[in-house]
Amino acid sequence: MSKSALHRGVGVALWRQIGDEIRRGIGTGLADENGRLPPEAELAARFGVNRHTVRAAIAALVHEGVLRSEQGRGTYVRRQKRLTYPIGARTRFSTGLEGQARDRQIELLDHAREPANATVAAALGLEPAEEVIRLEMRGLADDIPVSRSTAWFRAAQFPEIADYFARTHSITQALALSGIKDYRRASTTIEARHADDTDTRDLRLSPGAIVLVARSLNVDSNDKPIQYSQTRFSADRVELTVQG
Amino acid sequence: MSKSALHRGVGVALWRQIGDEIRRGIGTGLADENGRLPPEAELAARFGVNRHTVRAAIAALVHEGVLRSEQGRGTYVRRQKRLTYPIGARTRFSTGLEGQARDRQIELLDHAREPANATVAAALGLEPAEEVIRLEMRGLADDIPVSRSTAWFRAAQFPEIADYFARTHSITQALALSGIKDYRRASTTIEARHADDTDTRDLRLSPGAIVLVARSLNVDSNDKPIQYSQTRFSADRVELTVQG
DNA sequence: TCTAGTTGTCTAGATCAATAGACAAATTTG
DNA sequence: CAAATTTGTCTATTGATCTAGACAACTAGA
Repeated sequence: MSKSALHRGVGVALWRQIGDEIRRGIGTGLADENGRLPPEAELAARFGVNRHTVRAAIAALVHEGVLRSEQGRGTYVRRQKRLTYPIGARTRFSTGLEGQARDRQIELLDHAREPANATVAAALGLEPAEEVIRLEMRGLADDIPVSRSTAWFRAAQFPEIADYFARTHSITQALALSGIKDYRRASTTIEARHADDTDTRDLRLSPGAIVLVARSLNVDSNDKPIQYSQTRFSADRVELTVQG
Repeated sequence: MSKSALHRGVGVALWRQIGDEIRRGIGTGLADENGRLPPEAELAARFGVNRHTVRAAIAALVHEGVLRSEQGRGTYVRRQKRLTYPIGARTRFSTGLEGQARDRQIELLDHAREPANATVAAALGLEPAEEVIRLEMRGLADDIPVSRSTAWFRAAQFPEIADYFARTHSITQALALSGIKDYRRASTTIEARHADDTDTRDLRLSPGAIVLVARSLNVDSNDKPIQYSQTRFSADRVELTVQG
């Protein structure tokens, strides 16, 4: 059925070629109507390799979040549809994804207090090199990384923001603990580019994958900037919708 | 300078990634004005790998015919320009490439006497399953494979064609020994496709390379078909020109 | 001729890739 | 419950890939 054969000895591992073939085959009849793949033994026979080699390919796709294996049952395509991430003045990460994933969470990877660079200072309306708090976060849906974001806050105004976020795992609640009752998204710009090394690591992407980059500014009820952030999404797993 | 970094642990060997990078870098300033590449040690430092890994990449490109290494001097880009192969009523492989390569030759890889398939029988105007002589040949220019061709002749008319060709390494002379004083190319069709496994082996191509396929019919001075052949060229090394 | 620079060859060890086989663990079906 | 199916884990072996270091062979230039 598949025209392309595997190439040995050309510097591309068989498990990688098989993984690419499976990823391509999803949507073109490789999986059945329930999203179930043929058993490993059958795939191994079809590709003419050992079952362990197929398992290596599947393991890579499971790690990427494309497949899900269940012992005794089979291997399934994980999510046919992308997450739809709404972008609007009053949307929050926590509320926007309701119903699209069973389990959602934001991890705090790192945080620091440091002088603002030119871009951040301009966005937040700070003096040059005024101190900011920087948070490095990662969003997961059903344990698959979907976003990787960096957020900056004016240090003088939000000295405890990192602690608050670590405690609540929510920007909205961390801001509330800092005395911000309400805020809105003033602007968002969106671009797309190839994943760099940081992206492939943090979002578990393959080299060559595409990421969406959203830069947004949140302001308080007096339109004063309080948060500037840059978020990278896996374009395979997420689509953005801008709300009027 | 180079934006793309190497990716480890993704199922693509480093030597392969480096080889692709070098092939791409040719023409964009990687080689100097004499076509000389930076020394292996410098490339190794630039890519952040061991010198042996760079050597593996270069060895693959030398085998492909893209590069040429000279001990003590350096590594050079082999041929910036493609061979131009003329296609016309009276052109011969031996005469067409004059001056474009120092050394030209045609190897006889295999030959057989067998019943003609439908395509060959139709082209040569034979009875169904009439016997033909099939020759498998490879053309080299400066020791780089540039073409791989299969030719069919009516066995009853040219029983000794394989011997004659093996002796003379020339279709024109083999036909002359068979009593054909003159012949011309009646028609040629050209198509392009991706290299299959046979092509990558015989023409020393990378998987994914492109081949040009030319099918042509030679007829004698009475317009009677005498030879049908199919030739595959490496699209990286050859271009075809059709002469009015 | 001597020296510096460059490619070629060899040895050795560490890790990755692929094969092979056996059996455990979980699920579904009869 | 029993059997069949399927994924998970383990051991072992072979070859490919990558690193490291040393030195030979060849070329070009001082």
